[in-house]
Amino acid sequence: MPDASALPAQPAPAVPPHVESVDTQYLESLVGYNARRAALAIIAQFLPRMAPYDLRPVDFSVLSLVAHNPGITSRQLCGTLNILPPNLVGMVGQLEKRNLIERLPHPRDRRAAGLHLTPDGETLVREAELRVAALEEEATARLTAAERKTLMRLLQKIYR
Amino acid sequence: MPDASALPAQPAPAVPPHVESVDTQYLESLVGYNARRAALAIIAQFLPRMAPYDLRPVDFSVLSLVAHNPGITSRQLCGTLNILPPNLVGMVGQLEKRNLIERLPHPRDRRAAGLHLTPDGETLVREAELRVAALEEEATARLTAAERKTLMRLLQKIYR
DNA sequence: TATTGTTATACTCTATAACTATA
DNA sequence: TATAGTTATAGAGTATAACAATA
Repeated sequence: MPDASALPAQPAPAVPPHVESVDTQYLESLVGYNARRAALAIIAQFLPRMAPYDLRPVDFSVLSLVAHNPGITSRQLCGTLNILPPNLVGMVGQLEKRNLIERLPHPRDRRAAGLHLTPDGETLVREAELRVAALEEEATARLTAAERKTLMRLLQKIYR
Repeated sequence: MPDASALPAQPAPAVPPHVESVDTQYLESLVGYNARRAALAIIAQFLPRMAPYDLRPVDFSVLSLVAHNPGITSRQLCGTLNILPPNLVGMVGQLEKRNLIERLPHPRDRRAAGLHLTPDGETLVREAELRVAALEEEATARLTAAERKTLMRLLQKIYR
């Protein structure tokens, strides 16, 4: 009986192989990879659409939270959006300079300030949220309404 | 008949309101917000788990693509992972220094180099992919297998 | 003339340490 | 003693311009 292990191994190719089309099957089997790619795809659509308002995703989130939570503090914004306090200071400062939000004294804690939209801020948030609704529609155009709802439910099962 | 418009408006509260618990309903109705939060949650679990291997998410993606596509070029990696060429140079250089990948001449294009795993790289990718499988399991623990599959299908409908 | 890979560099994002005023 | 907000600063991530070698 011939000893297979004594046979010469398949000779290494003299020429190293090259890749015709990249196989991404493995990465695309990972939830983390897919979530990140989808998030970046939506942000890429967000940026040009919201550029006329000079709002980055984080600015929009902050303004929107202030709109729906009048009197929210910087600390609460940080906790909700997972932003570190030193990194929020500049954002709030800029939004205040642009006359979109104002700081009022906190009724219970003199260390804190409650954030509120100005009339200009109200107007801008209203327009921005309309644009975002259109963007969401476009970004999820290949999903049915039911799929869109399912998608958000499943994503929230991961991070909430 | 009394003229309602002549009545004094509801007086503005003397004390500005404060927020007991933050209302995030609106943001959580946006696919972009949910996808980003889920992606960041998974990355936060990735970092400590892969720290022993000194691999960031992007390093893992690069190594994994080289593993499954022997001979892939830097240009192909950039296109697949949406990385700009100048930002890939350092990563590939580091992985080569760590003796995880090597560059072989490309059989068809003398400008390019084909990337291949070294034996050390093969070993590390095998272990890293096992860890990532465990991480995926943990991160999606509240999803059924069917939900996990659905989630990835829906995410791919957004970015592919 | 276009593309691969590279260098240099600027800009943005994220993180840590330390301080003040108030709780 | 702990917390809200702030300053300064370091590090990581992302972007553009320009170049050499090859297609």
